[in-house]
Amino acid sequence: MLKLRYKIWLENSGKAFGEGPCDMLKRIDRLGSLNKAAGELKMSYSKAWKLMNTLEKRLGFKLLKRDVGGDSGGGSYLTEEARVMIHKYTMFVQESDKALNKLFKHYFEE
Amino acid sequence: MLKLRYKIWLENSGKAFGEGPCDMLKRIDRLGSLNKAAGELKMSYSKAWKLMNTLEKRLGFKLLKRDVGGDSGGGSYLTEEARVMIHKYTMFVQESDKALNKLFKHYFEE
DNA sequence: TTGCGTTATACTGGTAATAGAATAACGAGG
DNA sequence: CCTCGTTATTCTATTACCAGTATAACGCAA
Repeated sequence: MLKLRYKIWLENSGKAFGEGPCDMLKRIDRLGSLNKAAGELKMSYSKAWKLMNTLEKRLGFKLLKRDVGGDSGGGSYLTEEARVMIHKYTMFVQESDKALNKLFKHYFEE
Repeated sequence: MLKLRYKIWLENSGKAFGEGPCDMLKRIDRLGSLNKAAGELKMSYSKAWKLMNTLEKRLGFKLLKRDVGGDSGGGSYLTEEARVMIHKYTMFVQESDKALNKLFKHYFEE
């Protein structure tokens, strides 16, 4: 059977935010570490690091507060702007999903 | 400034229909030739041919009526089902675009 | 029977994305 | 001053995808 598929993301000179980054940020928030978040997703640290850098550059603001060295080695934590972004994006995608599925049903399943 | 981007397509064991194929079909209809349509898009004939084959397999019905050989060499023409598909998809995407942009505006531009 | 423009199909080479390896730097604490 | 776990950064290999090339088949018309 034919299924609806879609991807929604935000751009500014390239991909600036989407589903994947959103998930990654939530994990960083929970674990307090970019390295550990990458591990959970079986993604290499360098890839995750590059991703975060690119997003911050494109969004124009910092997503992470990063601590290098120290007691625990360091860690990464969400900025307030990151939290706002996650919230907005989540709501937006949730409602978009509803709208698209309704339209899909109308055009292809009736 | 942050922009909304999205892709919408239909799947059945892989991509079955989307923006690109829809455009390709319209060109075939106008030109009466898969070869010429590929040429317009600067796409190799073999790529276009493979694309059409894959789509037909995944959709479960024929998009093209193909004539090999003969006076003009042959040609490709849309099936009735292809026309219906183009119409449905076009309407669907048009309305989806409206819905998504409205939501985007609400969440990111107000 | 030859020529032409199309569809049909296999094969091969290039390349762009990306994944990971390797290494440096950092800073608190023992 | 040494350790430890993190962030920071570069570099290379690979590999999956894709794109074109080449070739065959076809059928009408001259």
